[in-house]
Amino acid sequence: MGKGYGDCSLEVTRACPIEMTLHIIGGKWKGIIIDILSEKSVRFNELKRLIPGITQRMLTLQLRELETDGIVKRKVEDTVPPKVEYSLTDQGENLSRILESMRVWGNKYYK
Amino acid sequence: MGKGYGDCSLEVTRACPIEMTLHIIGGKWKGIIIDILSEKSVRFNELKRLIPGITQRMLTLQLRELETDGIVKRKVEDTVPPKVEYSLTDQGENLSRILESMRVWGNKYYK
DNA sequence: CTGCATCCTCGCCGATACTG
DNA sequence: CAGTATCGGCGAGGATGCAG
Repeated sequence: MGKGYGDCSLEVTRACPIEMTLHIIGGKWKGIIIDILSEKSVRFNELKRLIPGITQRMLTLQLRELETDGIVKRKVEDTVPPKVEYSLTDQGENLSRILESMRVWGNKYYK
Repeated sequence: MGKGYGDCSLEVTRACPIEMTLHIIGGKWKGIIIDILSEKSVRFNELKRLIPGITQRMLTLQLRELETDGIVKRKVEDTVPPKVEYSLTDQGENLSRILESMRVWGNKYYK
């Protein structure tokens, strides 16, 4: 008895944890976002500065998805100007270790 | 002195091993393909049978990409009818361990 | 500073038919 | 059995502008 893909029947993508995990970190900018947040909490604009090339729109969208998936926490200080700090949840921390192993693999892969 | 995303300058996607690894396993069917091949070598049609919903076109394309990226080996027996066996390279085997950790994480995540 | 609303492009992927 | 060829939809993501 293996992992039973035959049992996934119809919706393979939904049914299998691997596909689900891939979907969660699969967004174009999610890898780098999680990786940065694994080091420290970061504010929105600082995050934008740390990720050259990302647009405000995409940063917002990807953060919202990560928040919905329970990977990222959002802490709002209701001041003027507003101040929003993003950080990883516990699940996000665990996920970041997988990304770390991907970095190790990628570095070896690239010789 | 962290991991230095600030040093990625222009093309973040190309420069960072995490993004590269994500790109390699990011195809819609690559996760399940690698996962199946981590158990045993499989022929083309058997693979197609094991992945409900995939088309011949996509199976071919994804296998070609995985082959190009050095994840999958292709062994052709030049007989009639033809017989093609797919298996993982050593790099593919290492990569499959990361997928395994993603399965573990995904299962916990889903409770 | 931190967002949301629109519009538009581009390439991944699906459906289908054909081949050695 | 193991592919290739062609057509087309659809959605992720980019550019830009406005708002609290």
